[in-house]
Amino acid sequence: MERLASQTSQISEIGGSSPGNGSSSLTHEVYQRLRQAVLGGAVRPGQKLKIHALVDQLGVSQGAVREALSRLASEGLVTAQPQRGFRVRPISRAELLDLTQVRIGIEQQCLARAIAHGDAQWEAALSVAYRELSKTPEKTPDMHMPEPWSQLHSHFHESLVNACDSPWLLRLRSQLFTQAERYRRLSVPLVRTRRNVNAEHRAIVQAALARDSERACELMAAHFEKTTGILLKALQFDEDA
Amino acid sequence: MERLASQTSQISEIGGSSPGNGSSSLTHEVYQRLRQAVLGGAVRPGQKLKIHALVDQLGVSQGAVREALSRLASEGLVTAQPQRGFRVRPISRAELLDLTQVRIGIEQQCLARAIAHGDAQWEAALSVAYRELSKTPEKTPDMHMPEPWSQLHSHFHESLVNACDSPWLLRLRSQLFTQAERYRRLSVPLVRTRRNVNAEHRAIVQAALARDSERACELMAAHFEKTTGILLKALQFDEDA
DNA sequence: TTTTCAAAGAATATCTACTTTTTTGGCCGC
DNA sequence: GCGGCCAAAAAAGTAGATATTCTTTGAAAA
Repeated sequence: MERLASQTSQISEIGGSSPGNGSSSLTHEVYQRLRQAVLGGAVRPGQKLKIHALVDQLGVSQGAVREALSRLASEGLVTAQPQRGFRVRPISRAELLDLTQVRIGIEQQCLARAIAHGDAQWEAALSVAYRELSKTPEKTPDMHMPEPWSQLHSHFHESLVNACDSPWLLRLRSQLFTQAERYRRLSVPLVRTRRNVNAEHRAIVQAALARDSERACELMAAHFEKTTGILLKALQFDEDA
Repeated sequence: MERLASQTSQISEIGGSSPGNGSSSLTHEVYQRLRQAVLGGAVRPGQKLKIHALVDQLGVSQGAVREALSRLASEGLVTAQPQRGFRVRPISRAELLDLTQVRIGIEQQCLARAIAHGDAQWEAALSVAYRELSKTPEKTPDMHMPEPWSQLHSHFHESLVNACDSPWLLRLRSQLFTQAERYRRLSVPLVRTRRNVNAEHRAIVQAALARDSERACELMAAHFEKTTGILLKALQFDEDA
């Protein structure tokens, strides 16, 4: 019955790949690893995350795992029930709709302020980010979202609003973007539509560089709404997913 | 020289006040305790939070403290530097201004949606929350904000927007409200103006109950801006505070 | 005499292993 | 067939060991 029950198969050991590889603390390494697992769909929404199992898989001790999970919990990627452990945050049709709506509002504010305040350096960085993204394949042959594309996509949208002069708006934006990423990546293997995402991105960039705030905001809203529409069709919110 | 250096004096032991007092986990208890300390200004912004010291003061072990601090970190009340511990998040004039601006935007959206969707139960709860708050003294004789008032104030503003049908908007609102609470409580002992906060609250409630969304939003924005103006005067952002 | 560099020691954060308490699932008796 | 009791498992909590960072102290050179 429980073909997918084993959570052991998905997360590889952390090992001593390179001791001083930039990320200073081990806890942070674990945090990022688990974060990727949740975002990439390696663990299913609603699935229980057993601490001892994770300790074995990652080869680290409880403290590290527990702390990483705590951080993910207040980030909203996992839920914590006192005395009953952690589980991956469930997803739902209603949340996706809500999320999209709120995101559009926040991202539009960020974009408008970025366009108003952006300097030449912002323009340059944005152009680079777009070019890098457009050169990278969006899907692997096995219909999964490759990690590099995900990174570049995230970086692109960040570059777009980076010149926004409100740290708090950017922070909220980042939170919501992360949440949405889960839905995107969960649905990638299921989507078959022929959509030219690069063209949509390019149009937004052009409007932004032309300082046409209104048009850029409209295009971005449309971009998000189109994505959400596709996701709603792809993800069948009935039984477990 | 370092009159305020000792962080030991502010946070009392956690003790066995009442074993089954509702809060299930010990970590959660520590979390709330530290949260109150940060919000209430018992520890100064920028101050270092030494884990071992907290262990001694609270009478719990490292794991609990560490986990609580991690949660506070991703909540944005403390900052975490890898290998260099935690410190209370600094405050600044710029952040207060930014925070207020973003807050107003979010709270207005929440309020508008709450007014649009609120039912009789919402109205009743709001009225009760207002009445409770207005009956409670805002300041103690020693010019500090009493914990009960802070709780009721938080609950009042929550009741105001509780009927909002967007969980994510409410979540963002809650985050920002918490951040603002720090500034409010830090400045309370310094403020001497004679301000009728209850009257402002009452006006907002009346507009909300009359379903006058526009007016309610305006009043709330004015309410926040007035508070921020007072805080800016009270908090001198030069040396440490 | 003053300043700068360095090394040793203290303090502090991080990590691991162990113990206790709570939950959950199964089994026996009613 | 239902309810309470017992055992296994998992999470929370505790204590101790290790590694990193900061500070102080000492010496040498300017």
